[in-house]
Amino acid sequence: MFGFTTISVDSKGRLAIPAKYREQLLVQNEENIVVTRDPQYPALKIYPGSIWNKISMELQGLQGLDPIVRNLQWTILGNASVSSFDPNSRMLVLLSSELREYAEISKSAKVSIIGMGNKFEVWNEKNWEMRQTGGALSTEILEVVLPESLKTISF
Amino acid sequence: MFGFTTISVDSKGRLAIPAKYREQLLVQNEENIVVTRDPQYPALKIYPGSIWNKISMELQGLQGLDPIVRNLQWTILGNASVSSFDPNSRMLVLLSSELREYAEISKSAKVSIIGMGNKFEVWNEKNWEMRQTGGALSTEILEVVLPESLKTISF
DNA sequence: AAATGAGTTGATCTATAAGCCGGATTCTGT
DNA sequence: ACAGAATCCGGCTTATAGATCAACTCATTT
Repeated sequence: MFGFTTISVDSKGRLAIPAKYREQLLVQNEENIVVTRDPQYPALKIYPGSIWNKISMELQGLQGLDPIVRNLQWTILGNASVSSFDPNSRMLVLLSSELREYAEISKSAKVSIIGMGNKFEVWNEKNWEMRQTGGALSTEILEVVLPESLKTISF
Repeated sequence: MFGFTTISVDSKGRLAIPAKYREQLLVQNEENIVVTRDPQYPALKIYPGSIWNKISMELQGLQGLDPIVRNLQWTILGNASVSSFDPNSRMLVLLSSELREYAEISKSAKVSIIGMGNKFEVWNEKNWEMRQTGGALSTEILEVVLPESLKTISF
């Protein structure tokens, strides 16, 4: 699950996972994926099911009165949605309007999919280019100072 | 039990648990849920039965002289009410007027339901939006400094 | 150049949220 | 204790969002 592709979101906000990524999911016996927000950047994250289980369990285990922890739980857990292979062994992800807003992805937009090994990131194509060239992103980047309890979790 | 939806409370103050959450409850063999107050924010919390049992047992087990502990016991235990699947395998939650007051949810209001994995949060839609965008909530947020005895409980 | 596979788009169908209504039960005030 | 009012609870209907299915176009390969 490495590499980089640019595909387009359709007029209904659907994102089709490219074949080369689907194949790798199959090889790893992953039956579904989870889309959620990146906690820092205007981007989306896609985790294979097993990875997501690990991360979400760790997040849920943290005691929830610390405002920083709750913020992470809200953004990561609260925005997650699961998708599976359809009968044609394709994989369509319906991006909610909230997710699209966060990541600045309008309907019919072009997005970059970045394979990070055990996860993907989905960026608005322009934002990704700017990030690569060091330009400023239009969205304010959240200041996230991780408490010790979170240092062991790799999102 | 991830992701978030916005649904509406009916004219009688009832909240219908959306299908995608109900399915998860069924998968986990949860027969009922418990609604109560969030101790910090103007919001409600919904726990699956087994999770609630665990939390309420832990809370009850704490010694009751610490004012913070007693406050948590009052707000969380004292406001709890149970709901189950109805004969049509739907799930309607009747929100008491007290709960609705705390969470600023009027009858026929729109609310956001945030799935946090092992629990839900229910917010007045506007308050949730404001929280997301960093705006000020109309209700004073409680200052909660957790004593050591509570560090292990994740509400 | 044909054929195969993949990305994209459009159309259809189903499940469900939400509104409405009527009856039952509880509460309240006299 | 009774009557009236308010609250609670289930069934039914309808508009809609989401899932499924099908088809088209483009690209790559042989």
